[in-house]
Amino acid sequence: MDDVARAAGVSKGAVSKVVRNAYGVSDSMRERVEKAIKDLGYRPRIAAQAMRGSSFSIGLEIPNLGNEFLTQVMQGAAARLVGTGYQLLVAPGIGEMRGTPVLENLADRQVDGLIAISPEVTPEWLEELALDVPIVLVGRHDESVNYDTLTNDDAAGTRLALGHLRSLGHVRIAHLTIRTPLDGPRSRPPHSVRLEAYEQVMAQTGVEPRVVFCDGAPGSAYAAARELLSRDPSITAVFAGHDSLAIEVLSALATLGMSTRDVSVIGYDDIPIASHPLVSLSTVTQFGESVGRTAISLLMERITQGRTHARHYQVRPELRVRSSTQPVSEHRDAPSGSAP
Amino acid sequence: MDDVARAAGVSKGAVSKVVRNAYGVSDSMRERVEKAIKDLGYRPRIAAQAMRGSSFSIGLEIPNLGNEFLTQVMQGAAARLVGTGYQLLVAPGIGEMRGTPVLENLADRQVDGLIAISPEVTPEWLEELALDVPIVLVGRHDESVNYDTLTNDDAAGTRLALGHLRSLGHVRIAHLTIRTPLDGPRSRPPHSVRLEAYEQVMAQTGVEPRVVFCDGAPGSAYAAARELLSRDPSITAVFAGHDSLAIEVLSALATLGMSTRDVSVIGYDDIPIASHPLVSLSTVTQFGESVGRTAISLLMERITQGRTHARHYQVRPELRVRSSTQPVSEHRDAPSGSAP
DNA sequence: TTGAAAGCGGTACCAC
DNA sequence: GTGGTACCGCTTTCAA
Repeated sequence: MDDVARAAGVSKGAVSKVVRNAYGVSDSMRERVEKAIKDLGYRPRIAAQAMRGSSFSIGLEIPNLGNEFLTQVMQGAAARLVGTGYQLLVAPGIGEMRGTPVLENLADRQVDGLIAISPEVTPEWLEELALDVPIVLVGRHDESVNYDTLTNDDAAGTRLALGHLRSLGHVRIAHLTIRTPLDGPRSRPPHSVRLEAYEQVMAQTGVEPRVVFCDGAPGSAYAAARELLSRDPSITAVFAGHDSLAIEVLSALATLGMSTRDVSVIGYDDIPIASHPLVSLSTVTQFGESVGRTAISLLMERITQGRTHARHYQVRPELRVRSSTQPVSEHRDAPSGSAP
Repeated sequence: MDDVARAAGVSKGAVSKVVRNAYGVSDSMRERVEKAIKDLGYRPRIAAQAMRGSSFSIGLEIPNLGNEFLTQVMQGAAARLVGTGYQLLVAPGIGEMRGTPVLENLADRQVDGLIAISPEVTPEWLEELALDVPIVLVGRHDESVNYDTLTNDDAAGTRLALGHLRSLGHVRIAHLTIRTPLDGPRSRPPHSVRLEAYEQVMAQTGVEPRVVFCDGAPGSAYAAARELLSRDPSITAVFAGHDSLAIEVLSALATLGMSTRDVSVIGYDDIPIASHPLVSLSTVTQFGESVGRTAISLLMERITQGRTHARHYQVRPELRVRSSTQPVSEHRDAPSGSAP
């Protein structure tokens, strides 16, 4: 920057102003400085900028790169940031490096805003961190005061999925889900909300709920589904906690020589492959790209407009009916009359 | 840091040494300082560190988040970095913000190393940037001098795929690929190499090559495949430039009321969904996770061991046979005798 | 409007 | 081994 100042015959401060096109620079000076910048190929060091002001970066902590729903969120966030001058910095969590340390790491880099997706970080810790940097938490229904939350109405989505199955005559519907950490009354993980809504619906129909847990690792849903399907043939439909699990249920069906004509499957998220004709997975969409975009917008409200009160934004999910959900087949247990 | 120094009754410099566990600190001092750090919850600012030394970050520029092969590369890179103290910072390209500006952006953030995947950045520009920061370019076969390249043997992979199809009796094999920018003799994009290898194989068999281009956007391969399949029924197999394209070919087949018993399909990359029983896509794997891991290793050689000469690392691809490739069916044109 | 100078939070070299 | 101090490259008063 000194070089530029010397070349343009002005002071460092002036160059700084031109770079940030701040107030109080004459046209003639701006012109000279810009020429010098171009001639010398000068680029400001963001590290140095960050020490005094902004780093013009938004951190996105993502617990699992393999999750295609999260990929959609990333894409939405990246798209929303185009033209704002901010750069999206994605920090993937992996192994022991996930949740807290990753967010801390991003905060140490002086990002101007943080999108957290990790289910494994406590609300208390997040409140603390949110004192330093604007945060929006995606997915979990927290009653936060210092950070924003961005969720979808998981209970409504679940009712959409189950209502659809019931309209096809399904009664004995199993729920395949993952265990979620940190479940509390004021901090509810999405899968916990879905599970509860499932149990409520089943209670209303007077049918015993059938819940199967897996750990979410690749193959774990497959194994759980195989066990469920072979052990409990009265099940006519499976509501999977999200699409990746549902996809593995489809695998299990296929390798058991069955199809969705035998057992219907519905997922959650509407990941891209769900709409492929060979998969054709019915699901509930929560508009991942739009979630990513909204997350950035919420952050920007705090960064540029200085909002400080928490917002809790909720997306309305929608049903996507495809061919993995079919009317309950004739030879199965008939639906037990009309349910209340 | 001043606060820590005061609390521990030592100098700033001492604290700095403890933080980086550098040479020349007595145990008693280290103990006091560490206690003070813990008590005050001190965390060093990476921006400040970056100004004098290292930012302990590796930048990964990725042109397309939707590409699952690249997702695997990301995962491998993230996994390799666990425990090294370096953080992976992924900068996704999108819209006009891709290639050059994204890499520049990362470089401005003083990353210690850069993984570039973008096909759209010129070798000359990369050579220039590589003077400032260690770079490994993934995918493209550049004859670089300042940066490393990490590729797979695309010609061999193509021969694997085509050899497999020919062994099943296929002769009229089409190639669906994407147009690649910046094709030059000393900077060959993977798809250009695959295309050339395809043409060579076809020339050897004396069959007219049938190449179809699409732009790689979602749905473009589907449209191209539909057109190809309906216009040219003599085609018995399609070699797709990568798995995402192949998946769309499968879509096209399905919506045309056909299956892989009619037309075989083979892809490249072995993305996760390829092994799903409902998809079961034959393909060529280039071990994406391992590519990511190796990219980091190459970078680390430069960062910690100071290597300066370029390395050009090549992965040996392998065939993955699944059910999307079938023997050419009876009622189709019979294979024209034994090929040389 | 412009320039000079004081930091920001670290690192590294230097005497002690 | 330890503490003092001069930077790093930028932003931001504050005078001129």
